Amino acid sequence: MSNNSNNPESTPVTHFILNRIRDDVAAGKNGGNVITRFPPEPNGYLHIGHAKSICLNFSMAKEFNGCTNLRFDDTNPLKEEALFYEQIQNDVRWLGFEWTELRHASDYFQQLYDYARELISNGKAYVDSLPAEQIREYRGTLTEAGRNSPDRDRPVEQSLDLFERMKNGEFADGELVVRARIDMASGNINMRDPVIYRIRRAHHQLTGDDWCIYPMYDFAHCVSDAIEGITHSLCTLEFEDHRPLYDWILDNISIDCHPQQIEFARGNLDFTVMSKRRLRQLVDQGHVDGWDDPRMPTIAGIRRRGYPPAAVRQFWESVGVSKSESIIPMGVLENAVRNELNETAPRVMAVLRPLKIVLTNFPENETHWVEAARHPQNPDFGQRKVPITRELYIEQTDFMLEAPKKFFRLKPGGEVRLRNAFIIQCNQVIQDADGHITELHCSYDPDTISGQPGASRKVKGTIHWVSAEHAVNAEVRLYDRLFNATNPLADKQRDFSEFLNPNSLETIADAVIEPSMADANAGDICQFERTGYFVVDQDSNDNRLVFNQTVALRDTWAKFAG
RNA sequence: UGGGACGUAGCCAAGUGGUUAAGGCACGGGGUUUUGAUCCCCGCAUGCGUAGGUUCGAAUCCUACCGUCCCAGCCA
Repeated sequence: MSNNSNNPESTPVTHFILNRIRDDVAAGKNGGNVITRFPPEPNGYLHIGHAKSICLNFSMAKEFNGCTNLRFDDTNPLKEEALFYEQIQNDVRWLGFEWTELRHASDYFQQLYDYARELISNGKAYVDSLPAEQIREYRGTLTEAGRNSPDRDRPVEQSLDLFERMKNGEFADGELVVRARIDMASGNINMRDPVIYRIRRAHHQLTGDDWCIYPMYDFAHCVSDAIEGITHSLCTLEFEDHRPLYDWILDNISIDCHPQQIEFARGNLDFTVMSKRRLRQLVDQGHVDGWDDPRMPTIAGIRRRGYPPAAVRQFWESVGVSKSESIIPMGVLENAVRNELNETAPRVMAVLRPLKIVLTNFPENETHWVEAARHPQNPDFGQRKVPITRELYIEQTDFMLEAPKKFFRLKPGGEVRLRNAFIIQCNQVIQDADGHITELHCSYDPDTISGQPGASRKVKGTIHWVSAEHAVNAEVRLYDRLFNATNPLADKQRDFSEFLNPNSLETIADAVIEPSMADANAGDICQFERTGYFVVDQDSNDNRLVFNQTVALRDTWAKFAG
């Protein structure tokens, strides 16, 4: 739960960005409006880290009745692909947000070009013919000032002419660039005459071959923000050094809007990696089954894993927003998922690793149907009927030949309650020649069935079960963390892929589930009682049900049992 | 003496000079329970990176130091 959603007395969630925006609104800045944007580059799948930014941007605007644009930062056609435009929109919508306007930096190519001309006209930018390597050398180092390019004082008219000819395709890729004329001695390297336009003969996904020059991020981003009237431009910490440049550009062109850039820390999770580059590597090297592999921290992956969008929102809300770098335990996310699913997932009985039991005093060829609540705390979920017969399956882990004292499940001579049904006692253990337990002979107490006088009789344990005759076969995929190291990137000597967890996926081919789930559809989520939350995977078809484990139930017994 | 940031409990995080330093997760203890789940109670920093200083009073202000992160793409 979020800090204040249940308890109105507790302190409301707040953070420096909320405070800042609240102050701005109170002061009447920007006419009291709040307009934010989420600006992904269409060069990969969104991951849960992006979700933080999405939640932040949309929630800040919502808080003040403002609006949020989705803007594709598509200024580098070499790295971008058409399919990502669609995928990213799906992911944002899935998270539960709808943008006010869909924009693209490429919508503004003409305006961007015009503003660059303005900069040049005012002596604030120039066309440089230094090759890339030379520009790097002239830039200096972290501790030494850079040197002015020989072209820095090129006459304005000449730069203007060259820029136009760049646009017209008269020069080869890389032959010329446009640079802002700022300060080659600045301690901030971003201010050492940054390149703002380069020549690139690349087919753009949206503008096709209209342009052979493309603006750089530092130029395109702030101008795009200003064009859209963004009031608060929220971005991550690594752009802090770029803020002086962001402000410089807007101060030096004739645009009447100057958004405020505010930086916040990314949110990292332990036991995973969170960068498009590295996630792409996992996909390309076949370590996972694709961008939407349920082990991936991508939005597509966690969706397929069964994480509800509300849980992701709640997670980021509970984590908060600050400027200190952090690594959040995966358990916090999982807790948010359990929290949400506990409220929304109907309960069902499924046995992952079946052990057959025979109720010796139960009539043969007879089926009793027991009423079972779909949710123990919420009657609105209704009831379902579950068949019970003489032969059942229970979980192998729910029986022990030699059980420790605190083992509340089945053991020889012991009693246990069958969930939603009656109490049984284990009378005989059948083993094969190798000593493997093949089945259990038990007797049931008819007096303890719901509605009977002995129904309230207490036994220590309750276990789940599935009627052998009615069992629906299912494949179940269990997941563990993708990496063995809390931070797979910590060891700079080794590639992060060396820390992959070889056991991150375990497939159980022959689990059994109660018949009420026989017609489940991909995306359906339920709780396998006493086990965890599971979602029907898209690999399911009419002949085969496949479940992905979303997250296991909290298991305090496992801590004792090891 | 490159520049920019950040250090509050095991992990996040509020707090911006004034009683006993919010809250969540984790952890420990108890209660309810036909899920060892959920739910409910209780506990959990004489302490805010360190050392000085200002002040009647400091996590909050000042100074110095220590530690961590980011920046030298014609990437975003």
